[in-house]
Amino acid sequence: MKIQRIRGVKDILPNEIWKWQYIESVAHKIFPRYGFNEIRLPIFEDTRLFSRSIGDTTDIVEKEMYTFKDRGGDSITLRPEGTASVVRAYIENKMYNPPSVLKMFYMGPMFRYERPQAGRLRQFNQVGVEAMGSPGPIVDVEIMTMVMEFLKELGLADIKLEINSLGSQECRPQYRELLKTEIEKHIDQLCDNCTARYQRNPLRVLDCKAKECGNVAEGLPKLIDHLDPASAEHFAEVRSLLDSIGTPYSVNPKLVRGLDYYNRTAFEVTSQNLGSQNAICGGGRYDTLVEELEGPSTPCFGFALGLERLVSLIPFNESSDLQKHPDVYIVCLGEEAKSMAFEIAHQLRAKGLSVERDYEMASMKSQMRKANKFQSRFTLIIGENEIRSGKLILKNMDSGEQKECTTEELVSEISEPEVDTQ
RNA sequence: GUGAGCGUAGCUCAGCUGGUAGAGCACUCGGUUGUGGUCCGAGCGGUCGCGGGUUCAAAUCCCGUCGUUCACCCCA
Repeated sequence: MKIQRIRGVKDILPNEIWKWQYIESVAHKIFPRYGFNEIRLPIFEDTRLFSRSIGDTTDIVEKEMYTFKDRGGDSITLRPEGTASVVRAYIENKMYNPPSVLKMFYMGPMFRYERPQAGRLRQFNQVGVEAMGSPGPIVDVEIMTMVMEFLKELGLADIKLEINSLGSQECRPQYRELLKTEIEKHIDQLCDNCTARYQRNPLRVLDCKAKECGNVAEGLPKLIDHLDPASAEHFAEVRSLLDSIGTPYSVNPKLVRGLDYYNRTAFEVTSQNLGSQNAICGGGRYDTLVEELEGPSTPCFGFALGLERLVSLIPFNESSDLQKHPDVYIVCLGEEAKSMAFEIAHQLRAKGLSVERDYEMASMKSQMRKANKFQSRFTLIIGENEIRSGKLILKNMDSGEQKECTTEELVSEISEPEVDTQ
């Protein structure tokens, strides 16, 4: 049987890699403006890192992790998300006492064993951002603003920023109990799923998509009405800061994040053009995770953004300059020309030009067709006549004009006068 | 883990109620001596996912299996 790729993974082929490189370049342009530097971390970790940070009873840890024993018998897990690794690295490398808030971003593959569907893969790429060391709402707002700016720079339209507050470790348990008792009053009106899970995770009833639960949820108490005073104030400041710089958002009291470590501000960026998995970015504040992993008390804020989903949303122009084409395609006729083409290609590449050529001895028509398919800006024609006269023919493939020039003149003829934009 | 749809040339698909496969695009080569993109012509290309069953005969019906897509769940 032919070996094929693992279920739920994707090959990113050379003809679309420019899209990814473009996104990466925009990240490297925007994030440093806010003081974020890249960090590169292992894609596998000690399994306990994830069970302790993400939460033992979350779906991710219960049934979605790629966990295996390595040859030494240690339990290893392919990272299902990036924050845990960043926090581990922060503690392990004692990156305490930065001059200001410690700000980092990362990009790379994450792994979750789920049934693949539109916008959901088993290996997928995220770009994530973490700011460590400030409890204040300014960080929350700066980062949410940065995401929106990043997405705007990439040309996304029709995206929404939704925010909520998940409260604190103090008020949330109280609210959960209140919610449970309220839900019990309507227990017969819930969908089967929620009937089964409301005891364990009552917050999930709030954003259940089933109509019957939606009706019940309308009448249930909202967490943002039951925040402890400090969290309520924090949330009010977040909203007022967002307002002050005119970042559009909406409060979604039903927004619940799936990872246990979040508290206070939680947010999502969604798009209606993604299919059923409509979140492109999700994140929030996690003030106690560092402590839970045995580091010093360090309040943090971060998010993760799905790159596959992002790629599918960006309105790429297929004829964009981002796609790389050769500066020149060399057409050669005859053995002598073939060896001359070899030398000239070498010289032009050494001067920084990208050169494509015919490697066989195809007919001229065939070679010209290939030059066209490569969308090269110029075609350099070398035949017996050109070798005899020492003047090569350089053809501009847009205008169709061609002129004779010596090998010395080639570089200046081909080089573009315009300056790089990036 | 649950449910539904789909698996025919490199790609997108047609092939009604069974009679040993087609189109468009792509690719290759041509349209007279060394010039692309448009146009015209020719050509290459398929164990019809795999296995079994029914039948004189199956891409077409039945069963199984694998893959895939979408949805639930959950999330990026």
